[in-house]
Amino acid sequence: MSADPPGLRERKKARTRASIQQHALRLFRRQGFAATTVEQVAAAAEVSPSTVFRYFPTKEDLAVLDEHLSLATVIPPAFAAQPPELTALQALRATLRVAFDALLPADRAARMERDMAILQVPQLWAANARLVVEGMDTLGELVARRAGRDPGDPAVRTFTGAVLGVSVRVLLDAAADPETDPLEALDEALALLEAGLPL
Amino acid sequence: MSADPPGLRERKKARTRASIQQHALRLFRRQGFAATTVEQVAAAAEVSPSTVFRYFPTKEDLAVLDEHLSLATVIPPAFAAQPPELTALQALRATLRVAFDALLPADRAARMERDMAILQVPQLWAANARLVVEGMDTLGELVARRAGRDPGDPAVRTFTGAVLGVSVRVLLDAAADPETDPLEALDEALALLEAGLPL
Amino acid sequence: MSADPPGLRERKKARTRASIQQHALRLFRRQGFAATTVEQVAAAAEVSPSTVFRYFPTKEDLAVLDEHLSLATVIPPAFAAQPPELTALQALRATLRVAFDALLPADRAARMERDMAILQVPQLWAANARLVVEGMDTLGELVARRAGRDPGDPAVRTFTGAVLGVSVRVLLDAAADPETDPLEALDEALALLEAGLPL
Amino acid sequence: MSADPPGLRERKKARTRASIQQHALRLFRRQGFAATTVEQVAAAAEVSPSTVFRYFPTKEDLAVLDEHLSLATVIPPAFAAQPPELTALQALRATLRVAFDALLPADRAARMERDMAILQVPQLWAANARLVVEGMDTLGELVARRAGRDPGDPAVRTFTGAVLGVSVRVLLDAAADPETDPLEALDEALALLEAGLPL
DNA sequence: ACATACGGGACTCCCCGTTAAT
DNA sequence: ATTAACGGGGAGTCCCGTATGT
Repeated sequence: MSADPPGLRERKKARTRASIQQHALRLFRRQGFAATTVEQVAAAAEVSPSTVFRYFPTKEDLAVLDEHLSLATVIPPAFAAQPPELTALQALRATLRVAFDALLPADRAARMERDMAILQVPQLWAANARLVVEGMDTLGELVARRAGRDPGDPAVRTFTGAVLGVSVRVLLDAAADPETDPLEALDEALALLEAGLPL
Repeated sequence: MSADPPGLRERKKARTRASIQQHALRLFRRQGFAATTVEQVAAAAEVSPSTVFRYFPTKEDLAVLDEHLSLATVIPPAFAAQPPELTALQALRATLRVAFDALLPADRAARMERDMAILQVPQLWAANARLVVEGMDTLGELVARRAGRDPGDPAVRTFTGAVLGVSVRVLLDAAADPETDPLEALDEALALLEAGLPL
Repeated sequence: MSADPPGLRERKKARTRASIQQHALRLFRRQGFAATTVEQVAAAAEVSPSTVFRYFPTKEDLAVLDEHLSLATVIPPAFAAQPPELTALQALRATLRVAFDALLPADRAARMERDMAILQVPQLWAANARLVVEGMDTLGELVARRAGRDPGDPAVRTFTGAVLGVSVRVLLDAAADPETDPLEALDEALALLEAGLPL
Repeated sequence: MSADPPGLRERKKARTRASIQQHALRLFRRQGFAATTVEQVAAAAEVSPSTVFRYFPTKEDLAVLDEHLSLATVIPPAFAAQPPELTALQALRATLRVAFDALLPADRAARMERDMAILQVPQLWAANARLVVEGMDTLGELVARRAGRDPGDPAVRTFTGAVLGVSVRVLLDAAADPETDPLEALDEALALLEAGLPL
């Protein structure tokens, strides 16, 4: 746990890795996943194809957001800290506000950019399926603990499914219309969920 | 172009096609998409690889549920026929009951089997992304018309996103636990949505 | 054994194969074996690298002269047909004259060209080691039978070793000096062997 | 630059170098050249791969017998010292006896072991091609000077070619049959050469 | 002196489009 | 008209050899 001086070399590796992934996602979004070759990604990142494979075992892994964890470390405590009189959806909305405010604006933009790239290319969903499921499970556990329910309770599982579905829908819509603030739109959508989708 | 007697030859082609797809989905679920070769699918279906490609232009197309349309032709009129005093979610629940009851039990099982195969292999989601989006859009239009809203209205889009997310979640859970009746679980989940996800 | 019309396709394959090999040997001789990439060979032969590997499993196999057999089918009967009063070396010299006269001049030049390419690149010797050993063994058996000796007899093995060593030496020298007639030089060298290498 | 006390450090380096090469040749003979990785050689010699490359610039160099020179320094004077009434082959046979007797038995066995390893793996011939050619040229010059001929004289070149071919053949045979004394077999073979390969 | 990152080439496997032969 | 052979090309693995730390 002595991460103090990450070592000059480690930093270079991290930068190389991030660079490769950025170029990859940019190309994937522009040309599509299948139409992009690893060679192109390598050329764009100014490394050799070997190096790409050294950092990402398969082409699909170029689209896996392993550092997504940063959010995963912020959300649980923030959610648990919400006052108990809030409903689960209210607590979640408050948590999201806190979590995103905690991110530096630069990070926030970069993350959004990256997530959008993946959301818009169906081929890349599969690569992150595990992460999404884990995220849902984590959320499910938080909600279950808060409500004194079992994580397998249909109400809990419906909750997480609905939240995920709504999030995807809203973020995709926001990506299509650059004037929308994704965060705000998501908050509004969760409010609608709370109201029982009145239509 | 008369659809009445589909012709002996047409039927055989349809059967071959269905057989290939069934074997493909079975293998995909068992071994994964990437780990399954077209040659294996051909061998399992007892045809030549060339034939597989004659029925399905690409390997991915083996996972595309084009006939899913059958449901698409049943749902819209059934939904439109629901009494106006029902909420959108109530109408949807009623519609689903009607639509599935209209299917022959054999068809119902086969379809469920097939859909599950795809749902459980993330790699195959992408292949059906277009279908899902179209399905959501269709549902959105139906709901919008019923409620006198615009299809782009946030409430409508949140509705379809939530319904899809909940459906996926419930069906995956049902697949893991064979004792669950997927239809009943879905109905229950939609009821929870209607109640505003009380937790 | 119905090789009459070898089929249009077979011929094309044979031509492709020969073309690839010719280009490969040319490049090997010009740039060396290691310095030549399969990609270059493919480009020179105007096919894709995949195709090169389809015809030749490994890069080394590009240098294996499998059709060398043609000579192998001519020499044994010709050698056996030599009058018994000749010594083994005399019989061999006569056989070589007959065998090479039987080749079309064009074939002869092409073969010589090809063999020289290999002889001049040490890296390629290994690829043909098996062929050479088999050739020596065949010659040894012919000589042994003719002389009523065992193929394992030291005299027989010394004979084949000397003939091979002398052949390589002479052909390499002939390659360096284009004015020399390789056949004639070889004949002269074998005569010297017969004379006990008088020096 | 005094060769007297080679220095403790020098000796250790020499031992490391020899150890690496021995392990390499052993592995090459057992598994083949291509199938043996530098990593395996390093592991066998209990050093790191980096160290292997510090002693031997390329993998092929592991098979180059640079110290073979020791023989090269012994043979020329011994050959020149043979009485002039001997034929070249007689002089050579006498020289070989002297040269090998001059080697310590331990060295002799080690050298034989090493040479055999190379002789039995065609892939390694190429690595030593230069040495062999140089050896032949040296022998050719010695013979030419002795006989008052030109080194390019066909008789001289045939001589060296035959001697090399016979040597290779005999040593390979001897390697296959451990009961044979390679030296004796070689002497016998050279005698047969002198007799004009009577068969 | 060892470890590590990197470039790059050989090689295999497979998808899939084209072409030809039955 | 179906099937099979052929071909292109990209993914991915392995390893050599170099260059850079440490």
